[in-house]
Amino acid sequence: MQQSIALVDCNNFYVSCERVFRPDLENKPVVVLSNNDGCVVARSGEVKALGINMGEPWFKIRDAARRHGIIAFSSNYALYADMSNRVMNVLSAFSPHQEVYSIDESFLDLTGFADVRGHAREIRKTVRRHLGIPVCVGIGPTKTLSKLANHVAKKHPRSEGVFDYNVLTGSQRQSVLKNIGVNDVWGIGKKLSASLHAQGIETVLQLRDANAKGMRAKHGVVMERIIAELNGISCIGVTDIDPPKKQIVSSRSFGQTVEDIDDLKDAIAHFVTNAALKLRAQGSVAGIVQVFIMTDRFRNDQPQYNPSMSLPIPVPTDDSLLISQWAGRGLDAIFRKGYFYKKAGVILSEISDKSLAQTDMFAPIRKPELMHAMDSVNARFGKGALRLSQDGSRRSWSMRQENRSPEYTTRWDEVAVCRC
DNA sequence: ATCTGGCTAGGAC
DNA sequence: CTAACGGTCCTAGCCAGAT
Repeated sequence: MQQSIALVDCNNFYVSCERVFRPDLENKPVVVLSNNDGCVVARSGEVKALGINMGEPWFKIRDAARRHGIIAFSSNYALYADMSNRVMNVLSAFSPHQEVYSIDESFLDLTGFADVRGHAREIRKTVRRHLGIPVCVGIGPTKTLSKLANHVAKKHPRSEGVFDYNVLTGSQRQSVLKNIGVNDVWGIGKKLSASLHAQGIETVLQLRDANAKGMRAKHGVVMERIIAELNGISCIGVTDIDPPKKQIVSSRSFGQTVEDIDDLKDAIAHFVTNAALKLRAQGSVAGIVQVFIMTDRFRNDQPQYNPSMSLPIPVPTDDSLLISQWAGRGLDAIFRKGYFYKKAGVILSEISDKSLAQTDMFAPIRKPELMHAMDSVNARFGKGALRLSQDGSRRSWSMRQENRSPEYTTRWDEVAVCRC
């Protein structure tokens, strides 16, 4: 039977989240910036129309943005994550199989549904009514084609936010695919698209009809799968359960450069806390912690130094204190005086299930309640209520955020500012 | 001859 | 006034070394 996979994608998600609480910004040009107010990571339609690109460094376009009256928000991930959970929750009622693919996208398996397009229109209406977030729905026989269908739904106002590839005739499919560039296909980025162009393949139609064997030899299995998916042969299934992470990273660019090891100690302790929290949340332990510090790669006039060190943790653990000790040791080993550090982070790897993990029978037993208590206190009273002693005595490294909106949905003390 | 770990490239969002 | 460019996560493919 023909599969009907739907991809539901929120429009300009971060901008839409801000607009829910600031309806006065409807029809106005709005952007949301990355951490440190670095780059543009979400644009309203008005901003896209001005030709401002995704990922554009903010300082480069600040003047032009001011001239056009663009409103810029610092990123407010607490808000976006909470809104995302609500959206995903609403969507879960529309299919027995949902794969939450990213903060603003879900795949839903609608195979066998009587009126797929009607169902999709209902999805849009419901999310809009419950949460005020506009979404588009693309439907196809494979994930790759549902992504492409979503692209069409977003681009063509006549589709009214829903596009179903499955109901098209063969020649209609051809003309749709002929009008989309290969760079818009899921899994094809800048490099692959350049190498396809060099081969004379410009459109999705050309790619779909390319010789599968030759393409596999030249570009690898990823390309082979993409081509199969474009031909309606599903290679990438919808998976409802998300597997535990194999790697957990916590890192940040600093608001200002730092020279002092004590500032880096503070930052690293903070990153360990954050990463270990995620580790415990998925019920895992880590066997390796890697620490890295970096100078500003954009400053050609300054000496660069980007060391890192991997430290095996003798007995894999989820204990912030233990991990922090190893990370601190790593930092001591790689730190050199005299550099201006701009970024640092920790990476946890060799991650395994805590319940299956080998324990160290000679080690002093640390009460598991300690970490548990720390997580509960922080969940209840806010992140950072209870911290490691190294974390937070110095905050010289904290990021710039000039225009962050209130945490409307997750903090009572910020709700009062809501203007709705 | 095959498996393994380490590392880089490329990609998504 | 100047300087100012994100964060997390994945898989494939290659190589070297071990089995």
